[in-house]
Amino acid sequence: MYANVIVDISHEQLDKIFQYRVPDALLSEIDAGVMVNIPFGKGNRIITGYVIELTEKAEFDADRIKNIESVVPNRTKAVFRMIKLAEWLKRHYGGTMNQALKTVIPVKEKIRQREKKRVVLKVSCKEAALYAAEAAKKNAVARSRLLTALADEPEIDYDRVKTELKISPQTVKALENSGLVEIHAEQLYRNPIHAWIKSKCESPQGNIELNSAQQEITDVFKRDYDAGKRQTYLIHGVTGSGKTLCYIEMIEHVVSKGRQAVMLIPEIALTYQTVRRFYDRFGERVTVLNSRMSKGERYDQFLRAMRGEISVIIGPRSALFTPFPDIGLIVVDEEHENAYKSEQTPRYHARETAVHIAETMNASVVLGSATPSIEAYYRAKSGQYRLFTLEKRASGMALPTVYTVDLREELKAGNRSIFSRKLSDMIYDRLKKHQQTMLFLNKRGYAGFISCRACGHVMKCPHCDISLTSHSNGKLVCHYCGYETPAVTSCPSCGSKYISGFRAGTQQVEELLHKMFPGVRTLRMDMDTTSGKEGHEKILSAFADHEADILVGTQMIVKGHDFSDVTLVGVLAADMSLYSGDYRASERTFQLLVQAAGRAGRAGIPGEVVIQTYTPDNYSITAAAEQDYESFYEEEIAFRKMLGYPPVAHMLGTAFSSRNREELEAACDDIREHARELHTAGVVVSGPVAPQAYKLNDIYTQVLYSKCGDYEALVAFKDKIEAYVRENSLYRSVSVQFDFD
DNA sequence: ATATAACGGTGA
DNA sequence: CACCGTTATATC
Repeated sequence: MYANVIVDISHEQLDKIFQYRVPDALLSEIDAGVMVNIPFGKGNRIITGYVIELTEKAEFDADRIKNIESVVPNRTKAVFRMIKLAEWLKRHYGGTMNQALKTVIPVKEKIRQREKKRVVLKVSCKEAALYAAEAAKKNAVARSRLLTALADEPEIDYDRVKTELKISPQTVKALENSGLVEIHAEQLYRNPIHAWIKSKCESPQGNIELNSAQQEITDVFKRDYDAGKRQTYLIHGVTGSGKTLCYIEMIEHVVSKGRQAVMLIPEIALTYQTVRRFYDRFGERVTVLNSRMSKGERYDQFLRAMRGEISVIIGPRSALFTPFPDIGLIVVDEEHENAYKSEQTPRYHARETAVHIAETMNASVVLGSATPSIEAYYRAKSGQYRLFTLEKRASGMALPTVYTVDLREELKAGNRSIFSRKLSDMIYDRLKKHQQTMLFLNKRGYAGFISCRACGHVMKCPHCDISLTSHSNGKLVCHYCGYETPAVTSCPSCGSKYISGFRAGTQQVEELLHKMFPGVRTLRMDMDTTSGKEGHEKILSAFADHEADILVGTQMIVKGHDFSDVTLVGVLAADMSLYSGDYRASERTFQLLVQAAGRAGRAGIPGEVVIQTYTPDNYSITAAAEQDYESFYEEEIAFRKMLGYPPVAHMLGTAFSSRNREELEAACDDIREHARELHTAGVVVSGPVAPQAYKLNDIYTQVLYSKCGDYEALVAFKDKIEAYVRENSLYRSVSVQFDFD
């Protein structure tokens, strides 16, 4: 009997199946999904691997197949499920099996030891210097280099030794054998995160009563669940309608039956409030996963889940891969959020993956959003999902009043400021009343791109081919790769002096506010001010504590956080996100506007919203102003139907990239020529074409788009491209990435 | 990723 | 020739 094994080493050349013999003694223990120790490579060093299949047939020279050394105990069942899931991810979203395994089985103990490897000097500094001189005499330059460095600093990071000092592993090894140095692997500490949850949850709030609308929804869910009916539900509920309470109620029902639940939230939305409500209800059996936790801490949660010590996990998309023995419910809050789509291969979508996991585990899925994704709403309308609606805010308060201001009219009236007269009047009014204002701008930096007014030349990054952004320190910065260059005073193309910034950024808005309202206290929140670990929290809590009258920020201020004294929200340029050049631009704009509006008016005082725009007739803006999801959906789905965009059809983006421009172009020409033979019936192919950011970090990219009504046909197309690229020597330097929908 | 083989270079 | 350092190569 042979076992097909995937080795636990990430390297493209090793991302394939290796065969091992199953010794008779282990026959009963080994099955697909088992983690095993195997001898690997020339030195037969022992590494771990995952058995994905058992077979009678040796695909490899039987004499050279080695025996499995031993079984890694105690984790077979959950790991088996995870490996199946990895297979699905690989098939559905492309990429290698290893990449899929890595996203599903996050960290092994290995990382703990690997955390910090150092080279330590074992003899005195003087001796080291002596040995270094001796080595130099014998022309052992590498050894001498290392010893001199160590004489100066007796402990050096292994990484630094390799990169800065350019010393190969074997040189270090040789010195270790001669007893001059030692390699220390540091065990890293791990703090359980429970401390901070507890500290924030000392006072239980008691159970809040469900209102009738919430009651109705949870009743339907419980009845379905008890009847053994499993399906996907979509809760369309306006901001503040109390979706979280519904989730808690549903989760409690499932947990009371002895099963587990996953509560997904977009990364940024993990607030103390949410965690606290869950902790009050589930106590020690709830845990949290977040980006601030170390890999070891995350691994601890992984183990605890597997041992059945917890029932509920709250976390970002990766929480989907918690190895619970018996998941009963997966909740996806703010289901429309972009953060649910993975940026790395496999580029899975948490919503779709949740539905898949639920199918295999006989579980249900609950999606919730104030502005559902077109995809989810489309499925709900077609009957695939069950739709619930929560129309009223739980507090019974009215939605804010929205005013749309046409900026073209402002210009005609001679107002060239970034604040319309209406908005500045209202800000003034709030300042007088000591109420708070939030201003939302879809852009960061001091001013947008720099262009020449005489000839139209735009300052661009030489590596990324995108426009540079002007910062207040006088430098021009590329936001993709960080390239910096001093500001220019004349146009490098035509010599004109009329070269300057174009649009305003958050920083400029802040400065203008100070000019217009002397003494005003402002806070700014964007990528530049939230770089610190707790940057987010600090700014938000400062604003909540009334340390400022006005909060100016980008996207991130509209998501999830409630401030009771904000009665005015201003959207400075609603159009900015409308022209980002992909089919979801309208959807994103609508969602941003509705979410921004939802920030206004919470505690008894009705809120007001001002949307400034150059295109007041655009349907995503009119619908957002009316807070009318339904009419936005109808317009948008008509557009998607007409052009065959998801969710009506499916779309696959295939990115070919390479450092070598010629090879990339040759490969693309070749693909263009062969696309016809490669594609399956019904798949429409266009390109490959160069995307906006054609050159990024000196890597060139071209993208091929293909559309088809049938997802499986696209998967087949993906498989063919993958195989074609693997077999064709033209593609040696070219790598391929797939992105569905 | 990493151990090993093979190759190329240097001083004695 | 002995020794070192770099580079190529294969991993069931």
